[in-house]
Amino acid sequence: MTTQDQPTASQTSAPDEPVLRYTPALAEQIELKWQDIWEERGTFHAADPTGGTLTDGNGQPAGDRQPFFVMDMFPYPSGAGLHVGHPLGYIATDVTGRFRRMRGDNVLHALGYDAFGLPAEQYAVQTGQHPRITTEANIANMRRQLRRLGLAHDPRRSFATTDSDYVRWTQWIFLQIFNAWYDPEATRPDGGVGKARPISELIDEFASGERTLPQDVPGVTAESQWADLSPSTRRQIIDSYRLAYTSESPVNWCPGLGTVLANEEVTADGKSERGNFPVFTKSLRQWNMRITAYADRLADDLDLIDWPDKVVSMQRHWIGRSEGAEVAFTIAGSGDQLTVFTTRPDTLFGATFMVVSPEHPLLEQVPDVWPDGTRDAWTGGYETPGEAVRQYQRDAAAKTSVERQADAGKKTGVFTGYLANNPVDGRQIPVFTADYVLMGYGTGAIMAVPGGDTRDYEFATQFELPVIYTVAPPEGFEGGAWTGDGLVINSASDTLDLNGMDVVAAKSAMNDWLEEQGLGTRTISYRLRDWLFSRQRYWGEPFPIVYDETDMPIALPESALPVDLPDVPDYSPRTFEPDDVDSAPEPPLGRNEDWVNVTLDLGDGPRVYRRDTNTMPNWAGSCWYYLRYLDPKNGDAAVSEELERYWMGPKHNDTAGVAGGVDLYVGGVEHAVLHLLYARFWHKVLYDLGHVSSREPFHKLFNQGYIQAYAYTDDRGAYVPADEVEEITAADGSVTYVWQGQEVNREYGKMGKSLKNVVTPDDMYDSYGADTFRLYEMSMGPLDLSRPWETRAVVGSQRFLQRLWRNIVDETTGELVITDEPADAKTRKLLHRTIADVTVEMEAMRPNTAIARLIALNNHLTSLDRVPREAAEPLVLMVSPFAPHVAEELWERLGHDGSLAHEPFPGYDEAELVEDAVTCIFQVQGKVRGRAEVSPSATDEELTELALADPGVQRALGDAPVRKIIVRAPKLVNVVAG
RNA sequence: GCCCCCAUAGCCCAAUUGGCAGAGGCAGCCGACUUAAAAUCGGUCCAGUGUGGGUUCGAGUCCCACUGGGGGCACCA
Repeated sequence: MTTQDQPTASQTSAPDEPVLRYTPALAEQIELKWQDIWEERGTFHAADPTGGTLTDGNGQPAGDRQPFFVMDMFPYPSGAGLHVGHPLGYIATDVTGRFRRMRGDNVLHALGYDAFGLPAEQYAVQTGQHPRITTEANIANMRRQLRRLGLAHDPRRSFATTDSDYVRWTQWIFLQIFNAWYDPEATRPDGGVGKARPISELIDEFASGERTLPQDVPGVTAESQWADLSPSTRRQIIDSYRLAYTSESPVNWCPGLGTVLANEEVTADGKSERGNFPVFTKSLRQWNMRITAYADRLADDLDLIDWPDKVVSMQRHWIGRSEGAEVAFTIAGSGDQLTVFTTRPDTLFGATFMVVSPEHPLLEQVPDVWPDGTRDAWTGGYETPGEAVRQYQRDAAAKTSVERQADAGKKTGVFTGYLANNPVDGRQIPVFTADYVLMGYGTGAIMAVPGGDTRDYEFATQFELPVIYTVAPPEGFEGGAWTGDGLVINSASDTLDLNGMDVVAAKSAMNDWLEEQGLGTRTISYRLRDWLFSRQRYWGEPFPIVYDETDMPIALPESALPVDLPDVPDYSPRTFEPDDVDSAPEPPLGRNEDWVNVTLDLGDGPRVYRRDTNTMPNWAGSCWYYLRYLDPKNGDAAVSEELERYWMGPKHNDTAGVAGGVDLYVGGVEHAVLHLLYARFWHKVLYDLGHVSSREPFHKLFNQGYIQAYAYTDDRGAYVPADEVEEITAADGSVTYVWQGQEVNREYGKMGKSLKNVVTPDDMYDSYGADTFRLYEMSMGPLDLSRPWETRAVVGSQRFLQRLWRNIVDETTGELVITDEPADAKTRKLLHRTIADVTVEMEAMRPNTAIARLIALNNHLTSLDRVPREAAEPLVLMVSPFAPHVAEELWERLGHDGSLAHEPFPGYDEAELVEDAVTCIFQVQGKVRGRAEVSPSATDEELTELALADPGVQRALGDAPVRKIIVRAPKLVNVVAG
């Protein structure tokens, strides 16, 4: 560590250097000085509106300034520390926040820590320390690294998800969700239909008879009255409605991590997103969140927010809403119904067989013998349908996700022995079971139309099943399934004729017919599944839930919160061989019997209960942390309703819109369907229950790109230190990379210890200072683009700040070298032009182009004998969001008291933007042939005359007649020859 | 396999949305300062926009096809 008294003897400072040259050592002095001042003065304290408890640095409430809430995605306090890529987003939000503050907004910017979860726990396990100790040490280190960056955060609003006081409210929100149900008919304040309601209202409705009891719970009949039901049957009914519920169902079990995972945490190839371990399907009793109840709103409300198209489309895709119909087929013989979901009811006449998933309830019983007409290919070589189906079910169940992935596309299956009647024409068709049909989607059963669906076509080919086309393929069609548009064919019966219609019309006509006949209904299906919410790990929030002898969950009262993590003999998860299918989860919290068994008085006297030993996934803490920034110390509520409305409510400022939410949320795209979907879901539950006024948590989302880096390998493939590699340009322009005399290969990718290419913010502070580092990151390119880090290019940003410094301060004496004389006309015009351009670029979050303008202005000022104050002061103010420390220092030296953080951003005079003369270009056939300086107000006629008289134009025109003249005054005239 | 994004100078990137391809930075080269070097300052070189078509008076910008790179989804009926 360096201190202010002993500035880093930097490699660039020489003994005879002027004392006040803007060197890394001076930069560090300035930076540490202003960081202390900001902290002492509370410069970035965000004020509550009048009536709140938090004031600004002067002890004042917000007044009539517009609230602006800017936020970064919650960081994990990683044990590895930061590299230069991590702060990119933090600098971007800081720049935006500082800019908005200068534009007069009441800016709230804070940073907390997402400290629960697998990474923190794994780091603790590796180092053999309790996760709380390592987590707190990591947070302290990260705070230090970030403080040195000079971020304008309100430190009073920082916290970690692991703080007991925060855990308490995470658990409180869980209880809100647990104690709520989704009423699809209720009207919301925003006018929409469907909302979460307190579970007590459901009980009231059952008790009063207003709502009929569900019949699918054992012990409940059509005649049952609520009052007559046993307490445990009532609880069973109620529990089946809760938004947080336990269920025994197939889940993603990851032995390598020792925990179950949500669908969103499993990659397409059946591995855990974290750790890349195999994931198996296993039926276990687990907590779920009924996010599917919100599928429509999560999809629809994407229209209300300002997010990158990419993320919107990823969320839409993940929710996977598809409109279609459920159609009932009749099983021949028994007369039972087999309902399928289809998005193409128009192709019903082309259904030549059906497929049910191997887990489908229809298969609990199958016919004893193969029916007449059974082909050999269908039976799998078995004597009876029963044998064939059982064996197929066993094979399918034994498949891991990885194997399923590897087999995707291959069609396997077997005939079930059932025949069904196609409802449109009564034709008998065979029912197969095959694992390409998934139990979890639609009804777990499909009608197969090989003429119109590629998967069905493949299956039909393999099992010798007939193909009927119901949409006329185009000419030159080469066989297979035709999935495109066209006119309907082969689709008529006595009561229905779709022939000749297009697909859209046929769908609609078929749906109408099905509904008239009572054979089907229009339906919407979703890809989204409920959110698996429990983890068998130590480092997470315990569930505020206990169990009695019925094994049904009981919510702890709010007064029992927080439920803190107990000490356990060993907090490492019980993990297994990654491919150990037969293993089962073993939560570490179960290792503390004294904690698990607890005596409580929950209303009927002290009794012994068992605590839930699962913990919440780390997404829980990040689902609502933005709310806590608004009201970090509130002991009575997660967030006060007034503060939420002030900072996040609908139309809380000019850009908030009807949905409200955080004004700017910056983070990586990797959370597109995890954190961002879960947080939206929780927020909507809180909205329904009246705790928040905004419909969406994040109004504007911005995904910053990644800073990547080159890495170098020698001929054995081993990585060599990237900072020791030299780039050699040969005479022919070819480039080679050399390390210790040997040629090495260059790769491009992440920054990481194992790649030996890490550059840290600390390195940058030492060699250049925080301001230069910030400026460089912001000038590298557009914020949303990934790009390579290049340490040797950082010097460009340093030169800019040095020139700026020298334009204002004498390096030797420290005296001001500016003049109070007015600026010359050219300088003034450039200044106003720069202010205008920078304002536009800043508003559009294009720091790279804003900085380019600032450099251009500064370069111009460098060419003057003395820089006029008139230009120096606005320049310093404009630079301040990027390089706040040196800007503050210059501002002070320019004679101002106090921080420039709250100074108004410079304004410009429209009159100064008008140019005296512009260059008009003269084209012939679109090619430039001449030009002239003209007045900006020149008329079309004047310009035409000038153009036609131009020698270049005349030469290009030759003898050709002029057909047409296009004038875009005052910049362009294009003469078109005939 | 399907969908989305990107491609401009040796490198990172601009280009008022269809109107002179260059704002800024890095690197290179030349010069000034210096005993010398670094730093600094001044100057300068560098592409016709991945490829092929099309629309237009005019295309980096719009349309089509392709190539390369990045990302998402992947038996979702």
